[in-house]
Amino acid sequence: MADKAVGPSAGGEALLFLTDEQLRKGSEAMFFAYRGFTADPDRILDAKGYGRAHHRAIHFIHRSPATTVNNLLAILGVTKQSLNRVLRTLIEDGLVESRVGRADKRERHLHLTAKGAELERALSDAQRARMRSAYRAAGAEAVAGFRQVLEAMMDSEQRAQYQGLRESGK
Amino acid sequence: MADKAVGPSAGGEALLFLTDEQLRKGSEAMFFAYRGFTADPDRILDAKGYGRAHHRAIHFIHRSPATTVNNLLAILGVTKQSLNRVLRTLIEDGLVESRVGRADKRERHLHLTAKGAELERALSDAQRARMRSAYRAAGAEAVAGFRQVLEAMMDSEQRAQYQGLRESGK
DNA sequence: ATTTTATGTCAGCCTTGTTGACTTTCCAAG
DNA sequence: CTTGGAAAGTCAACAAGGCTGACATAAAAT
Repeated sequence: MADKAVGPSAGGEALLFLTDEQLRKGSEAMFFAYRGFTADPDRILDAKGYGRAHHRAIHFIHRSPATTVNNLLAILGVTKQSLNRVLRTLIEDGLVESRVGRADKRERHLHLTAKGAELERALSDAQRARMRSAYRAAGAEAVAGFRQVLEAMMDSEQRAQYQGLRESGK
Repeated sequence: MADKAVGPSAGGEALLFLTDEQLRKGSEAMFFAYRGFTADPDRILDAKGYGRAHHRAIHFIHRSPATTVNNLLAILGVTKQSLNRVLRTLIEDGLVESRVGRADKRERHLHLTAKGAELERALSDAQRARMRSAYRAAGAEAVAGFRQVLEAMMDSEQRAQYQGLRESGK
């Protein structure tokens, strides 16, 4: 593949020949790759009776321990009712712990339990294995480009959460 | 399981330091970027009362006119019941035409009508606009890397459909 | 003539989105 | 201090779009 995506002079940014066909290929690459990307965790989740929504919650609680429900809502971009359902089952099953805030008792701070951390490990190990192998197959330069394009494809809000995440509103 | 995945020696690509943290970043990049990637078409679809499932069907019918229902099932990876529900509404609404096969009358060959092609245009224009802008922001080299990593991330079956698609079983 | 294949349909279930209504808690203005 | 609104979270109910299973039909293959 690779086709000509660049003009002959290769002056960096400029001279990007972007035919509709090439852009369509890019779209399909995203579609198929995202399927692959989620396939391994999906199998693990399915076996335990969870879905992708549970994975997302677990992932971001792991990333930002003690995060509040509201923070999580902002990251995930779903309604609180939708998140709550997922969170409830995770709490009932003893994977997530919800602690009432000290300063503000309206808030709940979320933490993974040992059992939750264990599942998180299994999921991220599986996902990382695929990503690691894709990175290795493609090489270091390709990885840098991959990240650049993905970042440019995000909405600005999402990009902020992807990059910084700390102290946004607090 | 952590840190250095590739030693500084290695051949060719080499120098890929893959920490868990970097791989986690890659996962989140996929997550956020995919959201951005689907955001624009989603708005258009929503306004017309369709969903992402309709978009996928329209996209692949456009890409491979006269494709059969079975082909589409293989590409989309859903059950026929699920696809049929979507296809039925598209046919009822006059966006897709289903023609009985000449050679094999059991088959239905799918085509976009003028109206269907129009919606396809609107959807892919929106999606391509974002992709074009991401490509331009990232540069030609980054785009090549982006495609390489995505391709490496696919399952082999999906990769085959992404690349070749023509004469697989026929 | 029989079996297999391609397609479509009905019924019902599950996950994960949605909106609406409600409670509890907190804070700030009177 | 009280009170009214904002913020956080919960419950209920609905919709989209996955899924399985059972069946029907027509056409092709054996």
